[in-house]
Amino acid sequence: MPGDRRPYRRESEETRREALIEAALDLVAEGGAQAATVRAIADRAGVTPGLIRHYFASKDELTRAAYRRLMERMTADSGAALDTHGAGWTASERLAGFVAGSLRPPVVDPLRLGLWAGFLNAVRADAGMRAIHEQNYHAYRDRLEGLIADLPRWADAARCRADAIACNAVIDGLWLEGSALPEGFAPGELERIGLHTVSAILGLPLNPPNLPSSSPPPEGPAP
Amino acid sequence: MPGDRRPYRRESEETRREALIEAALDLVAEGGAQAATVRAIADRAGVTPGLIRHYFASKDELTRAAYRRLMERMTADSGAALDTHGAGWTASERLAGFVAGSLRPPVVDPLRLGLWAGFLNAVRADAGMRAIHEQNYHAYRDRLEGLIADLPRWADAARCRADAIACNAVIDGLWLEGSALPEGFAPGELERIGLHTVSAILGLPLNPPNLPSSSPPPEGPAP
DNA sequence: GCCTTTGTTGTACATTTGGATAATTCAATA
DNA sequence: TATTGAATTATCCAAATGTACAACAAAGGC
Repeated sequence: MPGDRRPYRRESEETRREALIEAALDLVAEGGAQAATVRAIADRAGVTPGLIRHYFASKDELTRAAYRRLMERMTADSGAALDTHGAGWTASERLAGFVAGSLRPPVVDPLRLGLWAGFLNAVRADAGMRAIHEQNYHAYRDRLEGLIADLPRWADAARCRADAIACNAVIDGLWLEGSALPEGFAPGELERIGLHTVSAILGLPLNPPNLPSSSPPPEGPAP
Repeated sequence: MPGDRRPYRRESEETRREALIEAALDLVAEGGAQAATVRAIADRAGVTPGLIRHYFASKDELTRAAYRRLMERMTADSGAALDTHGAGWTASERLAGFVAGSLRPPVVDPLRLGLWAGFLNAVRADAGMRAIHEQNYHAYRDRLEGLIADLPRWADAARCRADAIACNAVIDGLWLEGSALPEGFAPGELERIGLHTVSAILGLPLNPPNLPSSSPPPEGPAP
């Protein structure tokens, strides 16, 4: 039956690269690094294997692109609320928003954890992967340190750095916990624990900002 | 050259299983799950591939045995100081010893992290692996919760459980940080941050017990 | 000292799988 | 309509996978 040829469909380079990267990420998340074969990636992306090498010099290059995408997404998702609503927030609210954003979906997600674990060995083995990792990891921590430095309290640079390390560790730990045992925490519990603990580290009360979606403004009665 | 046959060496079942499990763990730690092939494991253990199936019904069973070993070791290593010197310690010292033990080598170790990541997907996919995981994970957290419940403070069971979850998360996070970036922390820094943060969560000062190896008794001047 | 038992070796098997690539087909654009 | 390059198909070749099995070597009972 030679008639079942895949319908020829022409797409932009942007779309194809996007689809391939997304397919690779999905597969690593679900089945680890060994699940992301060129055949599986092409299949998931809705193309044929040959096309991968048309857009990426090798499979390793696709892997690196996928990892870069993952890391960028982690930082971006954590600060998403800040970027959209944080203009008028106080420094304390901005930090709280960043912490809370790091501790709820989509950042906290079992698939993200699998993804992260699936890439871990490749990051250790491949120098290019390591470079991508370092760069994006520091971008996250620097952003956190900047938010801490803006707080209305007296603290020198060394203290800010130490606090950022501790807070980062707490956030990472809660992220790990929440992602590994999603049913182990009530909705919002992770964020509460995170904010409480960060408050304790900094010696400063930290209240989450009111998000438009989570709590409506008080002028209207509940329907 | 037919003379290079491996010298026949007969060992106890205990020794062989041990060697095979250890080899499997080493390989997963270094190169991820896909590096632990039957040939590589046999090679590392100093035997020939055929022997694996003499001691384990399948490769999966060896994998499960290796994962069980890893999990048991994590809890045991964390509480090693307690088990040897903790007899006369106060409840606060025992908790501090457990926290500190979880945040230094050999528990904190890049290879352990790689090991943990290498097993993550298998744990998600295989029901047997999942059972092993649950069992040992709860053993760790229950031990932590027990140490917290013994503290000289008033706290109901719910509070103890919540505190144990938060402390566990902090410990896991610092473990992750310290294992992923071993050069990012000064010696002992991780334990200090952990004790400080756990103290903040519990609202209780926590001092590390004097270990015979870490700080000598005060009767002798420093050489 | 033979003989059964069992740990151990070496190898072969059957299959799957890996990434890569050559040749071909098809749609869009000029 | 001619040209171009994205996309498909089929295949290559090698390497590696878990498993099975027959030959081999040492204990230990008798």
